[in-house]
Amino acid sequence: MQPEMNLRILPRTVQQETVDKLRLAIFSGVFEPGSRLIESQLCVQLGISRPSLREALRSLAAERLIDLVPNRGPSIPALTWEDMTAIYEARELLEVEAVGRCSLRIPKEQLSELEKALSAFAEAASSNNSLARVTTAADFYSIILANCGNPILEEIHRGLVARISFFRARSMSLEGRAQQSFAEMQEIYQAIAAGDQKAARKASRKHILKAMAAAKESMESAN
Amino acid sequence: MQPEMNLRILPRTVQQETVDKLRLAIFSGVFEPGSRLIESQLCVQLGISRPSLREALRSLAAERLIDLVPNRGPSIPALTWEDMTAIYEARELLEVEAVGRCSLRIPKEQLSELEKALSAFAEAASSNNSLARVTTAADFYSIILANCGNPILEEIHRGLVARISFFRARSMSLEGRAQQSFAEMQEIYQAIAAGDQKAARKASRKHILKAMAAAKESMESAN
DNA sequence: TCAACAGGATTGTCTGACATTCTATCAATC
DNA sequence: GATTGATAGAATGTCAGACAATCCTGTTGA
Repeated sequence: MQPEMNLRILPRTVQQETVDKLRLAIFSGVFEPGSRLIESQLCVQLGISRPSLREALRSLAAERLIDLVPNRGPSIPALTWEDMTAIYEARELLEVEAVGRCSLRIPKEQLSELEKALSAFAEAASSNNSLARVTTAADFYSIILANCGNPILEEIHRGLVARISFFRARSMSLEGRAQQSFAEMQEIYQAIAAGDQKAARKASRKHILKAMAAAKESMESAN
Repeated sequence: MQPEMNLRILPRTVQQETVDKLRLAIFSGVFEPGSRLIESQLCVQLGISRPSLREALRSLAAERLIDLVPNRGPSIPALTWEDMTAIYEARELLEVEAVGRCSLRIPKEQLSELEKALSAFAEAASSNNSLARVTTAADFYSIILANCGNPILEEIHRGLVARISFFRARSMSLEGRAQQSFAEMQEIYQAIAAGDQKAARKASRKHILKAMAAAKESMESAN
């Protein structure tokens, strides 16, 4: 067994569960962007006390998944297009780098995992389940980021993707976007499988630019 | 007045003050890496209640400035050299990009601010105040990041630098490192002032690699 | 020497309380 | 009619105190 393996079993605490539940709720679009949350209501809905809820809210606020203005309480961020652009640009920077690194070092069995994830996304893309599309796509990236050799890149990337999940779900619902997305991801996969760093980076950059364009389109059509 | 200017006056809440105080304490090396903190003690020292403290700790944990293991309480992360390398690599990616962007778009008055920050660092570098060195260096970067045109890059960079502040302070105390650091920063400044993106990126990359080497050296000499 | 076992210390969580701050409504004024 | 002012209700910020669950440490026993 690898010596650096962490065997500690983490007890699930109430506020950890709360963070996860709220995070998932935000991803799923349960809360309208810009809408305000009310502590007392959330306490009742989640069946927990206010101190526990408030601790969970602090975590989410630090992740930027909610806004927390003193004396006004928590609310769901309403991202502007400028915010979104900045996030997509940062994501591009990290993801292209990660894909490039990944293409040089991914082990075989992880590559087959990546292929499986790609197939899963293909299936979700043909379905009508937009949450499944986003989660399977996230799985695909998560394998890439986990094999880029830098856990910090992975961590930051996860945080960024989380912040735009709401809009990713919406743009994935655009006519034909999921299929196109699949084609782009396939291209990335093939470049990684071939160990061709340059092609991998190029495909990755192209994919993100398209995704950003799709997000912009879905955002404008929503208003 | 710019329409997007945010005029809201943010009341300073107890736990915000607490987060700031603890953050500063961590930066200053008040706590030994790996050491454990005890809630009840912190409450007394900070003069606040346990719920408020715990909320502040959640924020810091989400920023990765402390570790928070269930049933064991908060502790200061003891970064390994691998952790540090990963952080420095991510920092390089972001900082080089930011410097490059900044060189193309920084307005004149911000450039003079940058020059001032550089002078301030020069002064600190000749002094014996290692905290001043780190903070003036941080001011220098913060101006660059604020003018790179992407607030997300700025935000992520700030988080990364915060996590390695302890070791930056130590490596800045290495014989001659501060002076060398100043020379490298001057090079970055000149490339930005000249609007030479390529040179700016190159200087930035060089600076970080040197900083990483210095950090490694100081880390090894400490053990 | 090592394992089981207390006991104290520490954290996780809750309840309840109160002061402060926000917000929405409505009256009063220009 | 629009703006200002005042007021009541709601929501948040903060605290104190309590108790169970868990961790840690030193001691006992084999």
